[in-house]
Amino acid sequence: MKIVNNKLSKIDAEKVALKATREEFVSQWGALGSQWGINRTMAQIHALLMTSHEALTTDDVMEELAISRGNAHTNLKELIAWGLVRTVVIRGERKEFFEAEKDVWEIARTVARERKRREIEPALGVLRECMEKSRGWESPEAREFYKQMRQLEEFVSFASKVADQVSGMKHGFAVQLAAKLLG
Amino acid sequence: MKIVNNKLSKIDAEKVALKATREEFVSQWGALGSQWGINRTMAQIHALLMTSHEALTTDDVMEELAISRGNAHTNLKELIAWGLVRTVVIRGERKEFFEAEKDVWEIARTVARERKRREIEPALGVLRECMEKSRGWESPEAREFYKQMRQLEEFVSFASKVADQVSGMKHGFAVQLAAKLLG
DNA sequence: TAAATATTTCAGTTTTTTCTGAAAATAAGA
DNA sequence: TCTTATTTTCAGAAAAAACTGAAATATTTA
Repeated sequence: MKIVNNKLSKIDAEKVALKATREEFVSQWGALGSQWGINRTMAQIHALLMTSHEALTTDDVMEELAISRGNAHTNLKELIAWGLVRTVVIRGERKEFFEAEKDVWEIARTVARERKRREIEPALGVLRECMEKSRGWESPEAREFYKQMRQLEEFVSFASKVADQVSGMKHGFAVQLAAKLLG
Repeated sequence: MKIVNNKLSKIDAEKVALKATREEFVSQWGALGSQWGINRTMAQIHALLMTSHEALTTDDVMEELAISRGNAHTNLKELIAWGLVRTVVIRGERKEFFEAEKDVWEIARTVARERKRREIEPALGVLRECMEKSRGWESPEAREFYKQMRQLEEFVSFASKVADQVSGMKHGFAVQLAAKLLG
């Protein structure tokens, strides 16, 4: 990198700093992800794509994160299954390119929808099954058990409806809601 | 179990069925827990205590779940650290007894508070650090990066405030909110 | 204070999850 | 069609997480 004048050198320094900061973000986001039950590599790839100004190939991801093809492939497909990443066709290119949704509200809606499907609905299933089985039992212990299942069901059911609302909400309405909730 | 008459036999059958259903709940809740990043045993102990009409000792937990003392101990303490379980003193007893919070709204408030502390705040830290570092950078790529960090920060910050609201909300107000949100 | 009981810790083991790398399958170009 | 590029799969390896069991520590009772 040749320092031609102050301006150029400043831009170069910025590029270096950006690269470092972005790498830091990717790495930290991965660590956070694993803290809340998401595969570290998947979180890292997501962070990488969210902060990329262009779509990346599997090989790009392999190189940037220093991971194997199998790992990159599996986690890219998993991100697609979540709906957080999509493939784009680039004319004249044979390889697949991947890009992440960058709009934060869209990401939130997607996560709400998927977590509902993957976490809330199975829980509701379990609770409803237990409720049905214990409905009408007469001993005090059994009635207490039923009551607890019903209360949990009510709450999880509420959470499910909230997830529906959120995932069906347009950005503008979300801002309104936020104001109502926090103002 | 002696069948004295229909009524007694019905009660006995109920007890057997309750035991089975409760075991099913505990086991399924454990599986769900590990699905969303919570230690399976911790979720099982929580389920066990939530559906117990009396406080249990470490030995009770060990026996019910067929796990080691170390495992039972560690996860009971972890549940206490979360604020989902507390110890109770039983007069004339030397052992520690554990009981879970059963009120679903209290549980929700606790989980909101802890998840904020464990998941949201660290994320905010990372995002704010990246924002600060990239504030004022001039290249288009750097400005895009800053913008993305700022948008993520805004959203996570919003989530943080929601968590505060929820964890500070009394049950009655939660019902009101639910009506407003869903009605 | 000593004995009995209960809690805590932790080194080593087991289980689960994640990852690699290469082979198999698929798709595109010549 | 045959060749080459790309994607997908998956058996085995590596890493991470969870668990055991027993020793160390702490607490209570006699």
